[in-house]
Formats: sequence, structure tokens, C-alpha cells
Amino acid sequence: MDASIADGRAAGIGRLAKSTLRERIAERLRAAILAGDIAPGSSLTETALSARFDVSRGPLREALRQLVDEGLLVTVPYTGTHVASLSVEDVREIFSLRTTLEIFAFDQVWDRRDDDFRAELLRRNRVLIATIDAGDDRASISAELAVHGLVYEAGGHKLLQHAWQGLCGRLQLYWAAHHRAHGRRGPRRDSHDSYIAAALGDDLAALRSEITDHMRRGVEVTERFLRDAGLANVGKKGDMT
Amino acid sequence: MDASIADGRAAGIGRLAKSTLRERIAERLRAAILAGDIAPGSSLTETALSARFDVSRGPLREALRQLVDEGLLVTVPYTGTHVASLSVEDVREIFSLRTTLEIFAFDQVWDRRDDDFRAELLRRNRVLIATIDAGDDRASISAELAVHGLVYEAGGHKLLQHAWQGLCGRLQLYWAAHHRAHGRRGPRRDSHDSYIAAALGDDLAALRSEITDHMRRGVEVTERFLRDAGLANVGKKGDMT
DNA sequence: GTCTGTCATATTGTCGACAATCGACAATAT
DNA sequence: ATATTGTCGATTGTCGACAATATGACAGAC
Repeated sequence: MDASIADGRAAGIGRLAKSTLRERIAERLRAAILAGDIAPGSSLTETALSARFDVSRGPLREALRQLVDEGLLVTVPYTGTHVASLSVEDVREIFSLRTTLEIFAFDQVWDRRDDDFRAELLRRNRVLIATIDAGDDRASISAELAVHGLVYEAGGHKLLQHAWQGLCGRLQLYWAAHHRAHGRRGPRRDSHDSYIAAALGDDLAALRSEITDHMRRGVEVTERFLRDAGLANVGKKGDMT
Repeated sequence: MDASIADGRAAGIGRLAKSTLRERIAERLRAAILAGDIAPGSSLTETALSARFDVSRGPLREALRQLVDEGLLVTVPYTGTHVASLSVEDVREIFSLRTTLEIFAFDQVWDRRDDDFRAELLRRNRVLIATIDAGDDRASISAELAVHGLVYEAGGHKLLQHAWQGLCGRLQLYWAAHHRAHGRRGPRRDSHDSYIAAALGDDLAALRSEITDHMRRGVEVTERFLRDAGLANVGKKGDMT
């Protein structure tokens, strides 16, 4: 059996993603929500969305349901669906659970860290710093999540990764609201140095307390912001671009 | 403003669940899957299910999608949806994540344990023992999950509770497969005594190691079972009752 | 003046039918 | 005989229309 095109060795020949309409709709909608194009609390009408995307209401509804399960939307039967708006308590929950999961993720991967892991972590950190220096808030948020996401991916723990995806979405949702209401937000340039150092080091206990501190700092910023801004974002109307 | 019925102080006055067809379908299907009425790996055809439930394919598809998100079903576009069948690695993931989450849950609730908590925990444990003595495997599984579930409920941590729900479903799915293939399974009568004692005690570190041991015992039974049985459950056909 | 009952309208929930795609079998060429 | 290709039935994906429900405004009674 000689080499043929079916072997997939040729560049660019691989499984191409079979896209259903539902997936593409969910993708676009999620991107729009996480980018802050739709304000938390604003209501989404199915007919309007189906007209905008030029699709039927069937796959649109399935996409909405999926985003509901991801925690990005809330829906009350026969009434409507709204973009979820997080309370300060919700944010506290996100960070507390994230602390636990991230420590667990490092526990899983600690003895399996290899050169590839270290190199990739440093690479993502460089990307993060670059986006921060460029002043690109949106990209720096994604870059920060990519840095933290590596440890979840490296462990090969599918369930853990799934949980991280859920937290990821909610975090972006909050940051989008923060950015929208508070102007520029970007993570500070050096806020991750100690985190990276601990992640590459050999002291697991030190890393654990570093993660805990890292999250505490995050939730402190959050609480200060939310207390100042009140809950003004609830019920505010928004529109997609 | 004096007290009126609108205040909701009266017993039994609260938001009553408005049921959509989708929710009821998801409920029934989930129950059927978790009870083991549909074997893991068996395929579900939408038309057959819609005919059986006497509903259209619209709400049925939404229910299926919801169960996919819960990890009970897997679906490949244009091909079909199957009841998820867990590999030994999946079960290991479930127990490892559950260990972490349950310890976290106790961390959250530890200083807030009151008499109600203790009484409820003992009550659920008595129910568990009663169902075990009665030889009712299905009920004893639910009772065991209820015992462990209390700490997740008591913390008031919505995100944590959501994660527990997800684990709960997958656990029941595995146990249903176990029960189906292995005959009676029930938890041993005294396997929870030390757990309950530690949960009611004052030594958090002891509880942590107790939880770890408890889960390790669970995963050991699992691995032994799955190694003996092979992966014979994959692809096996089943039918609803 | 406040409350209650009614109605109009907009939005969601549900249904049945059509189109796109997949998996398997048969036909065919080498 | 084997590998490739064309075809067919079955199943899923998508659509447009209809029914059920919630929300708000308005008229009428106490």
C-alpha cells in the first residue's frame, strides 16, 4: 500500500469540521456576548435573531439553549431570554471554584511537566505581555485565559477541562461587563510574573498559595468595582452591532 | 404595608414550575437513562422517541441537546445520538474531580454546620441504610447521592452545586451500567459510617483523607469491574421499556 | 382612587413537511 | 477476488406556519 491522498499525509488534508447551523449560530452569539456587543441583562428575541442571522427559529433556539447551559443566557418559559448578569456573589463563586480547580489541575500535571509544557507556558505568557503592551484589552483577556488554560489542557482531564470551559465563559462575560462599564481594564503587566515563576518552579505548596493570592486579588478588584457601580447593569437594554 | 398573601410568607406559596414539553421530555429521558432502561451505547432515533412520547421532533431535539450537555448522550451530526458509555478513564476522572469538589464543599460549609445540617445528614444516612437493608439497589444509589449531596446544597454555592449535578448524572449513568452488567451492586452497609463520623466531627484534615479514601475505594471497585467486564458494553443495543 | 376584569399584541412553544447528509449494499472495472 | 464507485434507504438538519402564553393598557366597579 503506497502513499495516497487518503492517507492524509499531504498538508491541509484532514478532518474538516462538519458545521451544523446550530454550532455556527452558537459560536457567533457566544462571541458577540463575550465581546460585550450585547449588554448583560438585555433581552434577545428569537424572531429578531433569526432574521438577523437569516436562519429559522429551530436551530436558533437550540443554540440559545446551549448558551443557557453554558451560563451565558437565562431564559424563563414563554417570556424571553436575557443575557446573564452576574451578581457580586456570582463572581465570588467563580473565583472560589476556579481557585480549587486550578490547584487541582496543577496537582494533576505537576509531575508530568516537560519541556514542551514550560516552553508553551512561556510562549503564552509572552503573548499576554505583548497584548497588554499593545493596549488591546480584548486580546489581553483572551491571552490571560490562554495562559491559565494551559494547565487545564495539559492534564488531559476531559471533565476538568469541561469545567474550565464553563468558568472561562462566565469569566469573560464578567470582564466584558466590567470593560463596558468601567472603560479599560487590562490585567497589569507584572501581575503574572510570580504566577509563572511558581508554575515553573518545584514548590507545589508555594504555587498553591500563589494561585489563592492571584484569585483573591482578582475578586478584590471585582468587589470594589461592583460595589461602586451598584447593580446598574441589570435590566439595561443593549443591541447587537 | 401590612402582611398579605403576596409577601409569600404563607406556606406553599411560591413560584410554581411552569412546565414546557422540553423539560418533561428531558426529565423522562434522563430518568430512563439513569435507571438503566436504555443501555449505554444504544442509539436513539428521534422519530422513534417522538412517536413514543407523542410529541414533535422540535422539543425532543432540544431535550436531547440538553442531555448531551449533561454528558449523558453523545451525538455526531447527521449520524445519530447514543447513550454515553464511560471508559475506565472517564470513571477515574469522575472520582478524582469529585474528590476535589467534595473537599472544597466541606471547606465552604465547615464553619457553618449547624444542628439542622447535622440532623439532615443523619436523617439521609438513615434513609440510605434503610434502602440498603431493603435490598433496593436503585433507591440505595439515590440515597447515597442524597447523603453526599447535602454538603453541596448546604454551602449555597450555585456553581459548585451545578458541577455536582453534572457529576451526579455521570455517576448514576455508570452505576446503572454496573448494575445492568454485574447484577446487584449496592453500597455496603457500613461503608459510610466513617464518612458520616468525619463529616460531623471537628477534624477537617481527617475528613479530607476520609473523602480521598472513600473515593479511592469507589474507583477501585470500578476498575476491577471494568477490567473484568472488558468494554463489552460499548455498542451493545438496548431498547426502552 | 384603587382594584379588578378584559382584551389586544407580541413572543415563545409546538408541529408537520422538506432538504441535506450519512451508512450500507450492490454494481462494475481491474 | 478485490477495490472502487454509484445508488438507495434511513436519519438528521432546517424551515415556515399555527397554537399557547405572558405582558401591558384600558375600561368599569367598589
